[in-house]
Amino acid sequence: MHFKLAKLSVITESLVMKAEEFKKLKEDFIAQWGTLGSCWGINRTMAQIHAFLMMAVEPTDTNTVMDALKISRGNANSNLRDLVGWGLIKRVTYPGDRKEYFEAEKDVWAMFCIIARERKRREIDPALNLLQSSSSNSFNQNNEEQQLFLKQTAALAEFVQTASSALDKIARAEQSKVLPFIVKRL
Amino acid sequence: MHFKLAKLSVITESLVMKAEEFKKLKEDFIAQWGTLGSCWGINRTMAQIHAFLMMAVEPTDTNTVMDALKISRGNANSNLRDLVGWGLIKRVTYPGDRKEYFEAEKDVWAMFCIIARERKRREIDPALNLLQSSSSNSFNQNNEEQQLFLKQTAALAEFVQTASSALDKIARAEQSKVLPFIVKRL
DNA sequence: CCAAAGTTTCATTAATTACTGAAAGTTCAA
DNA sequence: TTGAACTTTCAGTAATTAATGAAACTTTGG
Repeated sequence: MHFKLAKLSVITESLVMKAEEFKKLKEDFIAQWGTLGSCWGINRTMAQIHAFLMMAVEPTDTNTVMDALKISRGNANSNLRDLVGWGLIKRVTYPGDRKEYFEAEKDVWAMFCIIARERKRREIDPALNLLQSSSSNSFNQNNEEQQLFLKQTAALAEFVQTASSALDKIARAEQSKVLPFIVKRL
Repeated sequence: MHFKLAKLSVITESLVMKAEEFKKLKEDFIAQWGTLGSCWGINRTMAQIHAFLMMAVEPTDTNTVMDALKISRGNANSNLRDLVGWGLIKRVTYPGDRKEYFEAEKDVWAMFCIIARERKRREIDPALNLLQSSSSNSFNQNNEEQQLFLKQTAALAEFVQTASSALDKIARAEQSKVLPFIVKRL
C-alpha cells in the first residue's frame, strides 16, 4: 500500500502541475492578457484585472488585486470602476464586512454580449450619427466630389446600420444557437 | 432666358450647398472621423487620411494629403504606409510621372472584409494562441483554483475559435446575402 | 553617371494616456 | 460623535505613443 502510493505520487508529480508552476502559469497568462489588451485598445491594467478576476474562485477585494498585480490603489480603484461601468465585474458586499469585493462575470457568452452592447454604444452609435448627419445634406448633383461624398457616407451609414442591428440580434440570441448556426449555414 | 437662369440660380442657392459649405462639411467630417478613430484604437491621423482618401475622386499624392490635413511629411508617409499595410489603400503610379499616388478601397463591404481579416490576424489569433497554450496543461483535478483556470481558458478558447471561424465565413460570403440573412433569420 | 524629383528614415520633441500615493471623503459601529 | 476602516479623488509624474522635419536614400530621365 505504501509502495503503491509512493509510485502514484511519482507519476503524479511528473504529469501534474505543482503549485509553484501553476502560480507562474497564471501570472504569465495575466501578464500576456494585459499585453493583448493593449493591442485591442484596452488599457493593460484593465485587461489584467479582468483576467485576474475571471480566474478568481471567489470575490476579491481591492487590496488583493493591488498586491497581485503590483499596482497602486488609485490605479486599481479606477480600473475596477471602469470594469464595473462596462458591466464585466460586479461589486459584492457581505453583511458585517465593510470591504467591497469584486466578482467577474464568468460566462463567456454573457461577456461577449456585454462587450458587444457596450462597444456598439461607445463606438458604433457615434459613428453612425456622424455618417447619417453628414449624408443628409443637399448636395450639388453636378459636382462629382460632392456626389462621391454623398455616396460614400450614405453607403457607410447603411452598412453600419445593418451590421449594428445584426450584432444586436446575435447578442440577443442564445449562445448555443447563433455561432454554430452561422458557421454551418454560410 | 436670362431671367429664367437667374431665378433658377436663386432657388439653387437656397437649397444646394455652396462650394464653401461643402468644403467645411467635408473638413468637419474628416476631423470627426479622426476623433472616432481614436476611440476605436486607431490613431487619429490614420483615420483622417483614410477618410480623406475615401472621399477623393482620384488618386492623391503625399503632398496633397499633407496640405489638406496639415501634417508633416513623415507623419503622412508612415500612416500611408500603414494603410497600405492594412490593404485599405493602394499605391498608384502613372507612366511618365515619378510621383506615387494613393487610392482608397471605396467599396464598403470590401473594406469590412479587409478590416475583419486583419483584425483577426493581429488581435484574435494571438489571443487564441495564448488561450490554447494556457489551457493545455495538466492541471490538478483536486485544486479548485486550477480547475477554474482550466475551465475559463478552455471556454474562452472555444468561443474565440468559433467566433473567429464565423467571422471568416461572413467575410468570405457575398455582402448582399450575409447581413440581411442574419438580420432576418435570428 | 549625374542631378533633380521623389520617398523613407529616425533622432528629437510634443501630445496623450496611464499610474502613483498622499490627502480628502465616506461610512458605520460603538 | 468619534475614529477606525475603507474608498475615492486628483495633482504630479512616468510611460507610451504620435508627429516633426532635416538628412539620407532611391529612382530615373537625360
